[in-house]
Amino acid sequence: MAQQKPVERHSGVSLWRQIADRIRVSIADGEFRETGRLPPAFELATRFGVNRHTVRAALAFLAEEGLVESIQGHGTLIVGNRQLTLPIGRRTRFSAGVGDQASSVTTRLLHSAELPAPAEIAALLRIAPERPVIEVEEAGYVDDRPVSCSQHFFPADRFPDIAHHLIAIGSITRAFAACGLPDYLRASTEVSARHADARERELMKLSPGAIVLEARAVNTDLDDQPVQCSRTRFSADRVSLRMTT
Amino acid sequence: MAQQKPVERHSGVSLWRQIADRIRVSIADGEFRETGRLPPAFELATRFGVNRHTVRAALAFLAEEGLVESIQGHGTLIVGNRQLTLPIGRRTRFSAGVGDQASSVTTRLLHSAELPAPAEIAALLRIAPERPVIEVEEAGYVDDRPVSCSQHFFPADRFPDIAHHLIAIGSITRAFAACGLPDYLRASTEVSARHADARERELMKLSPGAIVLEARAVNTDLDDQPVQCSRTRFSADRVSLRMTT
DNA sequence: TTCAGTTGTCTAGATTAATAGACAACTACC
DNA sequence: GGTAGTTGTCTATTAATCTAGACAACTGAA
Repeated sequence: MAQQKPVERHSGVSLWRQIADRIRVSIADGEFRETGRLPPAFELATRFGVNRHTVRAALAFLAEEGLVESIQGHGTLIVGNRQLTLPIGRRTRFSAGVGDQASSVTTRLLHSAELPAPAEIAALLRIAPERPVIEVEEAGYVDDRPVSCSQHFFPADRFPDIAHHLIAIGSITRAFAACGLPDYLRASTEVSARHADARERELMKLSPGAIVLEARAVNTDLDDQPVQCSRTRFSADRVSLRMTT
Repeated sequence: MAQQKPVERHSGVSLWRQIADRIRVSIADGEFRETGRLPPAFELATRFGVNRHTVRAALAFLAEEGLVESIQGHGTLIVGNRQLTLPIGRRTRFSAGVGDQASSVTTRLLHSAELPAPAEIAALLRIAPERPVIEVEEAGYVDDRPVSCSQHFFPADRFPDIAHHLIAIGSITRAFAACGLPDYLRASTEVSARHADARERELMKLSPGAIVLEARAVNTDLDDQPVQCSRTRFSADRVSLRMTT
């Protein structure tokens, strides 16, 4: 942080919003780790070159997000944080990847359905268009904070029961195992970034204007046959991706 | 686009700004490819549920960016676009990766210097802290549109003259070759996303609030010895990254 | 030429965001 | 108990954003 970057006026983004965003990344960078709390509001106001009330609006917004908590007479405490790094390589697995960065890693199945494959999905899975695919939507949580939401497609001809296994077991890796596929590999991952849409914001409890990292991946079996393609959106505030080639 | 997603009020982001952002992604998605121009302003206004003047502010902003051009009495034409996909794998090269997606791919060297390695850089390059490194900053252009800016670090002990070669030749791959390194591999790439800072916006002509994809990479020689680490920021509107593992 | 369709400009008013200052309320520490 | 340091609340004012309506200016086609 510090006063070297003043806020931008007339940019279409309100000052309190810019300030909230910058404080959020400062917290993620560990800038206030020593004290565990933010500098007083009037000091932040002079740093950013705005009025104390404007800073207060930013802090109220961050408090709404659950990132900080203001206590009258005392200060503003940092209560939530954590930036995760998720490794992506040949053997990418969501829960294993987070590893020791967190104490609990869970996924929640939101929805599943069987439908004829859209052209794009069929091409990625290398099946004929309109052949049935199983679509599964799930959300990922780390220490009970939502960090991702994803959409998976499996060829229904090969894994007709994978949705039932997923519901029962909860893990894609183990659902594959239950379908007779003990191992699989990540063939490709395409990453882009954009603003979160309304549904993503709802699922991951993001604020308007938040950024998501979108990873489109294809997994194959050991014979290089596609077994799954998926589209996972990560909250960019909470996750970065590390590719190992 | 379409009216199913109304704009959000009191989100800290002005309505014209939200509308500009959404029209920008609609254009990138090819939504108006048939006509080559946007619907009339009053129609956009009803779609988004705002006043025509608000839409006009959004269009003026996009025109400032060079993405559209309004012609009185005629309509609003889409004049600039293109979303590139840059492959990232063992043999990632900037100019080769863009390949046939564009007719011209160039880089411009902005700055170079020799300095003692900061701790983080030294660790990535596996050299002793404070040993000299060559820092090079450059910008990447595709069809004369800026799409990236990057910072590269090379161990000065091994490649003392790489900056001179880079100035003379312009290509990192060929500068390495001139330093006696005919081939090198991408060891790791870490990708994150955030809002562009002031300098990135200036270099890539981005609007305030634009998103950048940041890729931190390490390249090694064939003996797995690091030869370069770099930090490249791509305009997320213009580039997506495709990892092949 | 006419006219429907579109963008450009102007004025006015309502709503929201930001500034300014004063003071109350609370905490921690002496 | 007192006090320095901090957040909470209130009022008032100014600036920016959004809405509303009217009409001018221009384009392309009938």
